[in-house]
Amino acid sequence: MMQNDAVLKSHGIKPSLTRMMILDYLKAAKKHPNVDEIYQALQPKIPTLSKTTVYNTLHLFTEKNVARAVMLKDQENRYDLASHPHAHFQCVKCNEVFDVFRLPDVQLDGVLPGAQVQDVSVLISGVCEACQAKEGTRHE
Amino acid sequence: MMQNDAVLKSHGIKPSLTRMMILDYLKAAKKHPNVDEIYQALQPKIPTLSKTTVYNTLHLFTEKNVARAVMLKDQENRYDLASHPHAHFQCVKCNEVFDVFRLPDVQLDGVLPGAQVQDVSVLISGVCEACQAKEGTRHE
DNA sequence: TTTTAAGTTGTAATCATTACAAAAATAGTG
DNA sequence: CACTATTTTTGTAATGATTACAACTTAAAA
Ligand SMILES: [Mn+2]
Ligand SMILES: [Mn+2]
Ligand SMILES: [Zn+2]
Ligand SMILES: [Zn+2]
Repeated sequence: MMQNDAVLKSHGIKPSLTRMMILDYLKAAKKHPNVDEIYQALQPKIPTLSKTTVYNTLHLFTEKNVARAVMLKDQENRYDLASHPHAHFQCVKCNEVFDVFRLPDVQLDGVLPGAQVQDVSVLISGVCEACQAKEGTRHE
Repeated sequence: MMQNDAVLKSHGIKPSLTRMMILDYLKAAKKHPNVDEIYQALQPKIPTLSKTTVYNTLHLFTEKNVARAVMLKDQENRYDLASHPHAHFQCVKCNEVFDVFRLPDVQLDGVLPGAQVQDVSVLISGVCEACQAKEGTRHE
């Protein structure tokens, strides 16, 4: 796998230590961390870390297509590596977010004549398997 | 077309004057107003209107499936009638939001085994026709 | 070194949303 | 009608994520 500094350089980002560690965290995180989670996780390792830097870095990553903001019903932004585009499923009961790698087939032909499509984001909501099980037992 | 009070009653909402006027505004608005736009528009007609009431009403509408929150890259919620489900296109240049009524065909079969899908929201981003024209002339 | 730019930090401000309790309006009961 | 309970609306204060901004630090350039 490509090293973090190479990833950043290939996107035109100077690979500072802080930026590489944030990229590292995004790679390792299974979930979709918000700014505060990233800050809390890295602050012990980078004692001088500022939350503003986390914001700055994520804005930079998003602009340079290293990461992307995942928009959910939460009021805070969550982040995701931009490497493999995919959809998201959010459970309305437990609020957990699942990646949907088997991308739904979105047919865009003629959907908006004249528009130049850059990106399609799909958010599916419903009840996850675990929460259905809980609901099921409760009423039997 | 169904009257506002009938619409609200059919969704289990008591049709107060304020609620009907907010529903009215949502019906008339071509765009996707945020809370403040709704408040500013109705405050002259309802001098005692409180922004909290707008929030309360939109929450109620959303819960009872009269309206739905449209999640965009903006940091504020925008609202939409829930009557005809559709996708949205937001221009990255001018930020304008367009309805996409010719729904993209989203194939969900086997996308998340076990999950019970309730809703799919699709947000397309790109450059609208008007902004492409502007860009084109600028560089010729 | 000296100078310039890039990266990082801390604090204050902004702004949408929520919490909450009081006030007003409405509905129900006798 | 009078009385009470419930619903609806209001105003203000708190919350919390994000941004603005200027200072500080580090790295690069000259
Ligand atoms: Mn994801
Ligand atoms: Mn719409
Ligand atoms: Zn769940
Ligand atoms: Zn545009």
